[in-house]
Amino acid sequence: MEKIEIIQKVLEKNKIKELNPVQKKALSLGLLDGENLIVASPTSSGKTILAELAGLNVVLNRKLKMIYLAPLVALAREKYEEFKQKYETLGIKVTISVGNFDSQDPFLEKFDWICLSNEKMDSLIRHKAPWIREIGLIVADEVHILNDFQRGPTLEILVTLLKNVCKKAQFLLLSATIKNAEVFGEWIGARVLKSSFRPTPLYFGIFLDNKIKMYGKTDYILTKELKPEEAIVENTLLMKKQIIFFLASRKNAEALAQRLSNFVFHFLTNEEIKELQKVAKKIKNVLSTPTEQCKKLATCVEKGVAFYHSGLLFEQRVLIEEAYKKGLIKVITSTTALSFGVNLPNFRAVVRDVKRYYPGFGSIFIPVLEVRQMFGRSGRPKYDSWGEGILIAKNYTELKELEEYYIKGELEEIESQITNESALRMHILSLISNEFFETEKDLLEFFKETFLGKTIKEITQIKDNIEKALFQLQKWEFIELENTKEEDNFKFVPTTLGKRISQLYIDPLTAYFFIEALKNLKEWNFIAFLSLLSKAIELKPLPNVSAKDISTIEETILQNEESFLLPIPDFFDEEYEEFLKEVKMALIFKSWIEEKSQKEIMETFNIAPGELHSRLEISDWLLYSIVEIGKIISIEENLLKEIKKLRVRMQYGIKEDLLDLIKLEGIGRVRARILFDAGIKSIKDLRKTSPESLSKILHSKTLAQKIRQQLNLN
DNA sequence: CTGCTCGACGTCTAGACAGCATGTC
DNA sequence: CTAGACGTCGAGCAG
Repeated sequence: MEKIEIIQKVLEKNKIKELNPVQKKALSLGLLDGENLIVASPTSSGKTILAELAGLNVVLNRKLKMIYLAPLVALAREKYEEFKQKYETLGIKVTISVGNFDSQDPFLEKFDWICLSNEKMDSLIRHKAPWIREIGLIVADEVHILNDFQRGPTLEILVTLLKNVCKKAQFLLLSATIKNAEVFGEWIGARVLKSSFRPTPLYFGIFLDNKIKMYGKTDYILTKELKPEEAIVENTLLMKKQIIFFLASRKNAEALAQRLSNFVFHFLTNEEIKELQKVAKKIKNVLSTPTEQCKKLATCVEKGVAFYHSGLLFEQRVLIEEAYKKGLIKVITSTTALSFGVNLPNFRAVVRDVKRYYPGFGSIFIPVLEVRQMFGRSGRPKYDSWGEGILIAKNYTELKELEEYYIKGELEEIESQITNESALRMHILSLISNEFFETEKDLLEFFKETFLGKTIKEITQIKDNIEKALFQLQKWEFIELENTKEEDNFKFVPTTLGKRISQLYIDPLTAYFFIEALKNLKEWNFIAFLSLLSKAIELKPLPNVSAKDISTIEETILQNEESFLLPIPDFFDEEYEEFLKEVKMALIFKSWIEEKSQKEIMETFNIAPGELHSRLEISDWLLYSIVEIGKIISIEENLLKEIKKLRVRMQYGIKEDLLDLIKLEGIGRVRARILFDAGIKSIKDLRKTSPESLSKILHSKTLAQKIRQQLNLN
């Protein structure tokens, strides 16, 4: 297909008349001629269209695949839906594969456009997916995530690796506005397109006293008597707009939401109040017994305000997003949870807390990049003719400071985080396991090809870290040094264990803990085992231990002293504090599998529902990994069975006696307990129960019918 | 005596990726 | 080594 036809198709599918300046520039830089490109421009500057243009080109003209990589599952999903809806009619086969989604890997072979999370692609490489050779275009979105301490290294290694593996592939890196885009260009041999183009302009402002000083626009004068947040909200609502506040902690977000809700309330119409009450009810009843947090959120939502952070349950997040998009919820107070993730259209964003606590550093200014990112989503092309990002100053000195740093200041450079110890040992194990590299020299060569390699002068700077990782991996027996025939030539080979751990995608240190502990595992003890589980790096940071927890925890430690699977740190040791947290987490898990309600767990341990949920999800994967490791180091069969049983109990939050009933579709922790209490204790008992009494117990005919169908009783 | 405000003091601190095999209330 | 907002609780004060 001719270039002009491709462009026309894309314009048509996006219902636009012509390309914007960024897109035109990308074409002139050779987007459709297979040129590698790094595009650094603001959110909503139409970068997705670039992926579509190049994607059509590569599929139609070169008969190769496009992979679209995103740092977030939600983002990958969003693009998948978008691509599918637009291009499936053209015969392009679009799919997605992220984590627990339904596509199987060999199955991806048949698809043209594949949306993936960075980590999923990384894992596919580890599993040596054969279709990787068919990739003609690699689109990596939000590549500024390279700067992220925890998740940046994955992307960096991934891109470096893809560069080696997919020699014939075109690279298209998409990023927010960044200072050192040129280095990216140098890194992958790409042309650089930097632009500040936005379809709707974004204005910055700083609040002080009763005024919002705007830059490039007339100032706003606000009501004097009100507190800053209230004054800004009033001004926004009078303009019939919505607003998002960004705060440093969950607590702050919740506190502000509560305060503002009593203010926003007065601006609502009767119609809105009615609708909001419906939403609030849904939010409150996500769990069978609402926790305090659920109630708090519902009360705020009734009054047109919502707080938003990772402690919320997934359904609640979705409900808030929907209600905000409909214009029902007027104000959201959020942690950074919202600055990534879904695209929530918005008019005005206020970053109230520009300082944040970093352990070991205290409270420090957050990066300019991050503030701009939070501002970035403001100004919806279809609804607003501009967007606003606002900071709050307490006095004139602070105003000047904020202005200097965030408004006029330059963005930070993106820095490689690849030297991160945990990331390094994980990726080095992976590289060796896949036999990409055999010697330390090879490995160092590879690291020269990374983004880091392009930014530092001497690779020796990270040589120590690499050597340390290699040393640890050897010590833990995940890799071995093998002497080849030729003299002076040693190569690293993975052990069976090492290979499996790399595939399981867990931190080698976690795996090491597990292995050492499994060796000591003789008798089954829940607290001991669950404390071990909580030692996993993947579950960190763990919820804090508060004063009221201490006595329970210490009692637990005392009672199980003999049973712990790894040495208990000395009381005066630094690690002791961490150990307390691990035991606390174990106690939380134990409450869960003893069928305590989420409300009760939250009240006893002060842990948000969403937090428990995400820990359980990770634990499921860790428990699977423990079983897999256990198989390799051949631990006793009955212990393996206990772990498997625990995994199911953790999944559903049930006591052991419900393990049988839970196997049925439509039966969870609550219904299984209802049946059990009614005297139906097993599937065998179920067979003997009449359909009438079954439907009576479960208060549902259809459910009883569904269960009987599964037992072939009809 | 009650109810309110103010301030000292103690407490607490963001986010969310992956394996694998099937389905909650 | 570093901060700062929130919540609780008690003191002080007005009515």
